[in-house]
Amino acid sequence: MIKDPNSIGSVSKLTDINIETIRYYEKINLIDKPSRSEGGNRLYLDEHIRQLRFVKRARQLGFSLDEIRTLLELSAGNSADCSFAKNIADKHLLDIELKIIDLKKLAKVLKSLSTECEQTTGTDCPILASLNSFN
Amino acid sequence: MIKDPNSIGSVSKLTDINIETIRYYEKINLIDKPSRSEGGNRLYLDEHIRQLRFVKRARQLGFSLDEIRTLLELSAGNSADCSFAKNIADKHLLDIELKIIDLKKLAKVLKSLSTECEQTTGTDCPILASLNSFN
DNA sequence: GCTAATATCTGTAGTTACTACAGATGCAAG
DNA sequence: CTTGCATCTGTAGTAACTACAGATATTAGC
Repeated sequence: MIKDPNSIGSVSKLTDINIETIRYYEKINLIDKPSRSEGGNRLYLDEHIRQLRFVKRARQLGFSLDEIRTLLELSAGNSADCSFAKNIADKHLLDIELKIIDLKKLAKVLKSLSTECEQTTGTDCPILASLNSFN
Repeated sequence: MIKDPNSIGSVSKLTDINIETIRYYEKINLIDKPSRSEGGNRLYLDEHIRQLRFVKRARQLGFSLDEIRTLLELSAGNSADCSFAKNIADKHLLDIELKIIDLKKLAKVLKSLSTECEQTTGTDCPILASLNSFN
């Protein structure tokens, strides 16, 4: 059961990324194309694994694949200046902060509707009523 | 320039929902099918407009189209009991609250990386370094 | 009534980030 | 050398739309 450490299966385990997802990342040119065995199976090197881990961590931070593509390019270059990366991160941070504000508003409305619901004994559901009203 | 008040265009303006979106909602059986003119153009009644406004408001509250389908059915029925609607709303609320927690964590990490970036004079970008690290 | 302009029609493809097959090979262990 | 797991390619599905293209319908103005 000792497996080639460079097969897609072992890379999948090492990076905890789905095999299909790894192939997908290759297809959209997010990561470098690996070489192939005689039979056509993919053979991965350490650099591929680094790239995949990079992608995974960036995804966990909520970056889009397009943003990650740029970040990966930056990480391959040797520029010490990180203003590009910072720009991407700051824009992403702003998005997230806006989304938080938005979700908090939603939560507030939903919570109050839910509470109203509990206190209602009448014939109208406050939730449905609210959805039918023009606020 | 006086338009038929029931054409899809005027309904689109009344509800502030895209024409394509209205047709899409019909296609997935979210709203009732309107009748047609002799030539085949859609003709909407007040009930359709109510449904569309209902959908819009529910979308603004973040409900999925599947959830909205159920809520719409509930709103069409005459049940005074709103426990079904409350259930859907509560589940949705929980989702939102979890998402907020998640996003706050992300924002925290991103903010600290961005700050690190500003204070860095060295050769390594803290953002790229972090994306390349395990943990 | 006729024409030109605008509105609407259907159907398909694109978006994001994957996941889930099917059917055909590759490869490794015994 | 066979058996069985691993991998291959290619396509379709997910959510909630949006954006066409090319064909008709309708309306406004004359």
